[in-house]
Amino acid sequence: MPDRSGRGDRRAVPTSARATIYDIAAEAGVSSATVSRTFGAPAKVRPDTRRRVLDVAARLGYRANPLARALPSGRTSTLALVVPAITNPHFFDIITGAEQRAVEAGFTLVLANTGQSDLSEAAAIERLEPMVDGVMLASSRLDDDRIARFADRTNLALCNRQAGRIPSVTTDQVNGIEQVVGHLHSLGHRRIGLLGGPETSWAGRLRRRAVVAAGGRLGVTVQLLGPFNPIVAGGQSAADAAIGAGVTAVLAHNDLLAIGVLRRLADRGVHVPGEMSVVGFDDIFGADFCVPALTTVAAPSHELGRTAVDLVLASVAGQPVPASTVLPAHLTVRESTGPAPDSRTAPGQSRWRTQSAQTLPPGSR
Amino acid sequence: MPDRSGRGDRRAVPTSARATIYDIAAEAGVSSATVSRTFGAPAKVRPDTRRRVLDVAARLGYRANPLARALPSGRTSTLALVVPAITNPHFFDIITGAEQRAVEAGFTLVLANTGQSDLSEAAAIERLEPMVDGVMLASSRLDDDRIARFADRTNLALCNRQAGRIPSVTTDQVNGIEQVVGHLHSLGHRRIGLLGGPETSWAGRLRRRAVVAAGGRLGVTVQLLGPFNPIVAGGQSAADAAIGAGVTAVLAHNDLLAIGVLRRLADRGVHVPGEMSVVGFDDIFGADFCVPALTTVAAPSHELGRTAVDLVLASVAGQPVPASTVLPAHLTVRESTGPAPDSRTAPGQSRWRTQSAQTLPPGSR
DNA sequence: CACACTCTTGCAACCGCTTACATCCTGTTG
DNA sequence: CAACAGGATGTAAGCGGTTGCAAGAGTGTG
Repeated sequence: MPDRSGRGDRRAVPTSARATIYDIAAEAGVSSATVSRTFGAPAKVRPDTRRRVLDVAARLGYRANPLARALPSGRTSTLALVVPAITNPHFFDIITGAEQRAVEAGFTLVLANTGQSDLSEAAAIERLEPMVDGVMLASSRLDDDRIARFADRTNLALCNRQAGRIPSVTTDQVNGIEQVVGHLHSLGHRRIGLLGGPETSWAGRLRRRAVVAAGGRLGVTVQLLGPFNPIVAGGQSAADAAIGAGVTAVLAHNDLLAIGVLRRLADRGVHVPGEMSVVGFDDIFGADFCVPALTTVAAPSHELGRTAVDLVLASVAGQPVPASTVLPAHLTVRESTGPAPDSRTAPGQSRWRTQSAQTLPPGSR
Repeated sequence: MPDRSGRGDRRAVPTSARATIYDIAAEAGVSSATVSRTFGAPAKVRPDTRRRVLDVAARLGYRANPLARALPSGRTSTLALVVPAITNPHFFDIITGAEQRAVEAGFTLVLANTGQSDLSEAAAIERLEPMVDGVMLASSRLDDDRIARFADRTNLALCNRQAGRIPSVTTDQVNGIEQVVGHLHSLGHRRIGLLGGPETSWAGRLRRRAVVAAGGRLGVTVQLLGPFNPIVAGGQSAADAAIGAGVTAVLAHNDLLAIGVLRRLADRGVHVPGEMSVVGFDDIFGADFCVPALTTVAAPSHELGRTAVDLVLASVAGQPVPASTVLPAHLTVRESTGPAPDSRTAPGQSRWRTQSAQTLPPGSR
């Protein structure tokens, strides 16, 4: 094996120096199969043999080659989590939830960030799929067909998204919307705006329908605005659109967008909630200490991550998997929502100090 | 092969249905070696044979099993990037830079988030190292010894960190600090505070020494404060500490912390930069549109990520690797730094509306 | 004491691909 | 036209594990 030794010389592949089950087998005076079983099925090895093997293994610093293990077994003990925006605290919570659960189950989680693009999402899945046992897709921007195609060649679970009969975990968007619209209605709002996120967002589409339906039932006019980039920076134009639309309250696609809206409204001297109420989605880290603190529909992000992993784990184990798990959403009312401007009993009584939009310094953005 | 077909029945491992080089070989009437060569070394295959193989491969939807490929070759074409805080925009930029470069080179990047803990960092490396060709460690919290140990069993590159002769890419912290201290000195500041990050931060230690040295040279007193959690929320106590220390300017461990300080100072009615100047590090996304816009030492984050990948790629290829690459830092002056309070020509001339710290409402934190 | 049965262990055939070496074929060259 | 160089293929031995099957060692039963 001239090649082998040749490779070992280069420090580029230090791996080749590592002990294998054969080294251990020779040292311990057993067969490689026994060594393998000592790790893979300890119950099948007599206790004292096991001890001896483990001792030798420890002495040699043996660590199984996951690749070699994966080849015959077809299982890599690795799961992939694909998210559109790694910096969004909502996804971050999903990530930590997923990671936690994966580690508990003895799996390694690999992360892929796709930056909202369906192309790079598909590419990421394509690239990762052959090397993992399953894939969790969070807020997938892919169409149902494409998802379905991926689903029948790997163990797939959806998070924040439903598609056909593919296992999924979502929050109850419709109910969340109903709570929001009810809340705003009871505060006297009759014209509200929905600041939409990416067109490819399943949750966005669902909410759009739900808000129109809920609005219709309660006699609240709904303006569909957007789409906006669901990040803080997207709040600039979203806020401007809201002001332009003449609504008294807005539902932002997510908290990041809502926070951006809050900032822009402050810059333009529009008081929240005095002149405009703002509602977000997700209840991300920071939603409670931005100014004003954000009223938002809390998503159990951590739980979403955990559950998504549970779903693919079940699928990996060949167990029956529920097609769709829906987690409850609940409205968390903070300071960014208040009575509609015109519903106040008397203007003078207003506790809000109202600035006109003209105070905005020319250079500020 | 009763086992094989048995596995195929369970949808849990749909992989087994995939075409292999043997299927293609049979279809195309060549040997499996030729098929392998068609993909791995096309030049060694006669053009028309190659065509035929490629056609069959396409027809069968062949996709190489990366695991099987990795086993004999010892190369997985995968790189791991380990970062302490995935949500920090600075790391996010490093991530995108690294990802870009990795994809260009035909590698897959897997991400691990370690949440500032050296234990979970070590665990992540341990877990990932056997399945990747190399590892990039960003802002590692590990001690030099541990890093060295990892380095001699895998291709390692450090980002934002130096340790022994291990390949690394960093920004010129010392020079950056000198620019900051010079800038503050010229604005009249004579007492400045350094709001430290994690004790395990290499950059933090380096900066501490640099700021003391630079301060000594220029006659600026330096107060070392901290450590603080280098996230926005950590700015609360950092700001309080700065106020307590009676300094007129602070250098925060990173922009996140600086932004938190800005918020807290605003809450406590301390005007920036009128009463306190604030400098951050990294120049993250958002540093330019927070209020006031943050003066910060810009790190070429994207470039750091790219370079780190370049380093391990060179190491993987067995090429000589420079031990240490230092990228220039430059001070970006925005609105959060200004003349020191006491250096003003006359109080009345001050354009700052100064509020006393006592306006802080009791419950606010 | 033979026989069946269980528990350990070893043998050897994969997993899907890479690659050194052997073989075959074709075109040159003397 | 034989000898030979060189390119295109095939053969087969791994890579480091897993696992079905069989053999051997004990143990309990009739």
